[in-house]
Amino acid sequence: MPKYEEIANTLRQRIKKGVYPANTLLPNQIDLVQEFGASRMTVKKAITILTMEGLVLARRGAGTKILDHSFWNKAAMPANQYDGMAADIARLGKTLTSEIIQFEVVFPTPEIQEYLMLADQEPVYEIIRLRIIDGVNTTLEHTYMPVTRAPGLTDDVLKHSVYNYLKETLHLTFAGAFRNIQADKSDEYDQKYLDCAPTDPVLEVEQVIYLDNGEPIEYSRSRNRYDRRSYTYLDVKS
Amino acid sequence: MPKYEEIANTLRQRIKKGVYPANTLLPNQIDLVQEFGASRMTVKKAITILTMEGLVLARRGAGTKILDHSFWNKAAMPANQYDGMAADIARLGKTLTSEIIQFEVVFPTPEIQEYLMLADQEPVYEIIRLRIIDGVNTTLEHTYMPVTRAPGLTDDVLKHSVYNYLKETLHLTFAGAFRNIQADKSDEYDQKYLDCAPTDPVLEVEQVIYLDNGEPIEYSRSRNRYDRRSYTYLDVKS
DNA sequence: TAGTGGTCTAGACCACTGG
DNA sequence: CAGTGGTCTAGACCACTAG
Repeated sequence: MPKYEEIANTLRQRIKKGVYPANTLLPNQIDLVQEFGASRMTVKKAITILTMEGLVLARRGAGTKILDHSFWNKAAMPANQYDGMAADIARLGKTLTSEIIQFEVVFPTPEIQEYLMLADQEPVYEIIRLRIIDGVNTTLEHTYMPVTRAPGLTDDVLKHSVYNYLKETLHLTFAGAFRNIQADKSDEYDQKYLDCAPTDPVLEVEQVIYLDNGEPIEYSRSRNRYDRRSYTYLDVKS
Repeated sequence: MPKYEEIANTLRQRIKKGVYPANTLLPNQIDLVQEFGASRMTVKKAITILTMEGLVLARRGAGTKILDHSFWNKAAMPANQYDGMAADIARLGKTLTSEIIQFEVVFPTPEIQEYLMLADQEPVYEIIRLRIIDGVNTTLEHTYMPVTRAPGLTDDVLKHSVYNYLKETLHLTFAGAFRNIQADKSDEYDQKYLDCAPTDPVLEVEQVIYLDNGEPIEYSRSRNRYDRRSYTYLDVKS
């Protein structure tokens, strides 16, 4: 782990434990340089990480202030990092189970082929899963993954965490994702599986997830019960 | 403007103009150092900006690849930077007009007071505007702004761009925003102003916008016609 | 193994904030 | 004005990729 990440981790812990209370200033960068035995550029990089996380605000001439956003406590999905739904749910102290509705191998439509940047006739997994949080049907997830990039998927993997399988077994790492979020009317499938009324809307999240070599590993469309899921994210300038 | 931003701008233009075609490699950092007369750390910072924008992918040992996401072309809102709705709409070549439904000064509720980090009895503007894109009622926007932090708001400002007023006249700059996105059933007001059916859902975006000194400048709740607006964003690791 | 990007340093100058 | 963070350099070492 790079030194700037270690410094960021240490500072983050101190902020969360109240060693540096909210609305006070962080020690200045020169002091941190001495404490951590690092150069100023390295300390600055650590502070940039905390800035992007919304934990501190650094201003030239005025020091680095610890921020407090504790009130922003909606039971919402932090949309900024992809760890898979299993990890997100676990973080909230809830339980996630999955019911496999469909699991097949098909040739992709031209649209899916383009999203996944595939050559012709490259087979993809087509997966439909119902995600159940604390016993409540919450998300209907329609996923396409190229067989060649994610070989060896099984019912067992799908029932637990695909993310963990890709990471731990296939040793793949993620570079990021594109997402599109919109509201929609519920259709028959939503009503059947999400157990919602015909007049209930759904929150649809489309995403393409990329590996660290730039190849797409997944295209998915998730339809969420409107009263069970929302997405939050933090947008920090520069 | 810092040198790394100028370099990033130059490289971005070359990518968009096809000087560096998609799926080829950027010149290596040493060459860029020589071309721009900068140090490698500075060049690296420029490349980091392009990485965060999803334009390139840099990999140790393999070079920096130009990416192609041209297919991701939904007429959606890029949710990653706040320039005000006027600027976003203009970027898409559409026209935005605004109808003021309410414009008052009130004492905030405890909830609003907390979102805006205000002392007791600090007055706030309460603004309701209907945003009309290309002649179609699209967004119903309910905004609260502290009077002391955004003094001098007028009907005229509200009809055009509040963002421009804050930036150009009051010389305020933004640090970022917290957002929460969810679907909801439309209520009477939505149906009246957004001209939608009782069964139509809405996409609700809540946000708190912060100034570069850490003070919140706005809390707002926007309700969008589900068939007219969606939000996209890019999520890049590290 | 050659070439790439990632990290790190020690020091410098500057822009900005706030008393 | 003193003190802060933002930028920049020149060079170094290393981890990684790909032929």
